[in-house]
Amino acid sequence: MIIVLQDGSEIPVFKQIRNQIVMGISDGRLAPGEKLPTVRGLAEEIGINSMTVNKAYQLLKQEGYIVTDRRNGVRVREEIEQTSGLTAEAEQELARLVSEAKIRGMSRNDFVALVDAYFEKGRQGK
Amino acid sequence: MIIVLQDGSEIPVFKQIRNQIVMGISDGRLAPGEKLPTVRGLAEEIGINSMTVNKAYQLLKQEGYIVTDRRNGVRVREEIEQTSGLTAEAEQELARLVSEAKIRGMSRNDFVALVDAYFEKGRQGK
Amino acid sequence: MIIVLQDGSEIPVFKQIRNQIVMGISDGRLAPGEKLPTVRGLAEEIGINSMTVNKAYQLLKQEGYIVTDRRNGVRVREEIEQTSGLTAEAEQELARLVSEAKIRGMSRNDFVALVDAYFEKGRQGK
Amino acid sequence: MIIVLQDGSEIPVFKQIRNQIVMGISDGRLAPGEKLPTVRGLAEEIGINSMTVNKAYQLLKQEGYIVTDRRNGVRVREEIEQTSGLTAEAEQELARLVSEAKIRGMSRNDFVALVDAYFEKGRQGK
DNA sequence: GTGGTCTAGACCACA
DNA sequence: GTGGTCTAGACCACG
Repeated sequence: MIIVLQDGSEIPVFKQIRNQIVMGISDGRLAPGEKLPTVRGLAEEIGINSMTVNKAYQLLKQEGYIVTDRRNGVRVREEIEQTSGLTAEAEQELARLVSEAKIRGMSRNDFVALVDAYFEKGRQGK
Repeated sequence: MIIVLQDGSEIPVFKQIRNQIVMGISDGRLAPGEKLPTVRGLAEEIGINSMTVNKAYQLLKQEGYIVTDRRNGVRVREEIEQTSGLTAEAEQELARLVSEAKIRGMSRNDFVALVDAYFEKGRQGK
Repeated sequence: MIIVLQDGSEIPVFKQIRNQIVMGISDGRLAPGEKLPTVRGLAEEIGINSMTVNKAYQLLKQEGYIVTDRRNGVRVREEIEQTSGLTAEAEQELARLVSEAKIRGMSRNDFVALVDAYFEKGRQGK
Repeated sequence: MIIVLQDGSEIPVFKQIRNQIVMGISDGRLAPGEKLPTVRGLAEEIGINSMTVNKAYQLLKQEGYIVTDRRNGVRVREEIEQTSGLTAEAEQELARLVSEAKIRGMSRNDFVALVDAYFEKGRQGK
């Protein structure tokens, strides 16, 4: 999986990495148990400080998305906890996004269509 | 409308204010043309510096949500531009939220139910 | 001639008035010697403080565009000084506008076409 | 590139900085991708507060002329969006400038000559 | 060391 | 009295 950093983004680099890995897991580009690049390897690959990659991995580990293997490798967690709900933070963000959609005249259906598109992403067959 | 700041939040104060006002406009707690508190008034009310409130108002003004006027103070804009779509930024955020929902085992229907709940907010009867 | 104020404009009201009168003179909607509304009259007409209209008239007078008549009326000056050039300030503004045009990829010809359009404005026949 | 502030100018300092940088980019004194002075560095250099420089940079960033990055500092954007037209605001200003030129007896050709002079600025040879 | 945020307090133009 | 600008100085997250 390739990680692409946006140049002048507001989002800090370590969080961009975290987000892309989360999205990779979510849409199946990263399978459960799959090995992730080493900290140093990924850092070199995208041309950033390895401390930054480390920070992203720490965050992902703390969130329960990856595990550090005893053989010194990093892997996608096999059984990610199924909470069946968003974090309080994520719910707040969603509320804000819906507000911005409404205020700009976007319909509920258009919004849901967007959600569906993202939900379908990475799903094969149907 | 009361603005409530979260203490240890990552989100800068000026952006919290901006977000809450956007949500207030979206769900009808702030009507088009309605007068907002003065820069200094709001600053005192929520116990922060007036420059910070000013920054929030500048942002809202630049985004087209409010108008500032030396005669009338600050008001919600009468005709907010209807773009009928989210910003590219907002779409990215939504994609991320959907990813996080999926990864945690949240169903499409539960997610849409949440969206609907936020969409209905502030709507009365009709 | 009707003066229309923009609601949330950056430009102060007195300067908006001044600008519109200058443009009115320039494109012939206001003839040399033509009587302008009284300060109080104009103030009432556009619903603002008469001090503000007074300020606009003072500015126009000082710039040599209007004269205050002895019979207490305000008139467009008969012989506006023909300097055949812009003020240093105006030149600076033009330089900035050209810069902004260039930076956004606007061609010299498109810019000049715009200039011509404004130059033709109010001209009758040819 | 040196930034020169006018002392008693009506134009706020942060906007003067913004204008000069835009003009610098436009006439090639600032190349795409070129590093701009740091916020604090520029502030010290021209003897103003760093918040003011920050404000100018924020404005330029929001307008899409520069990118700010904690790694790289501040740089001129590589690919400035080509809209091939002026903003509505800028068009209004141009209309006003043309009016002022006409009212002072400046010919269309003299005005266009001025425009051409500014358009040529920074162009070498070809 | 960089940009970003925030404060406390001041001054100004505008209306 | 309003928003807008600016200062001097502080702290923070990021890299």
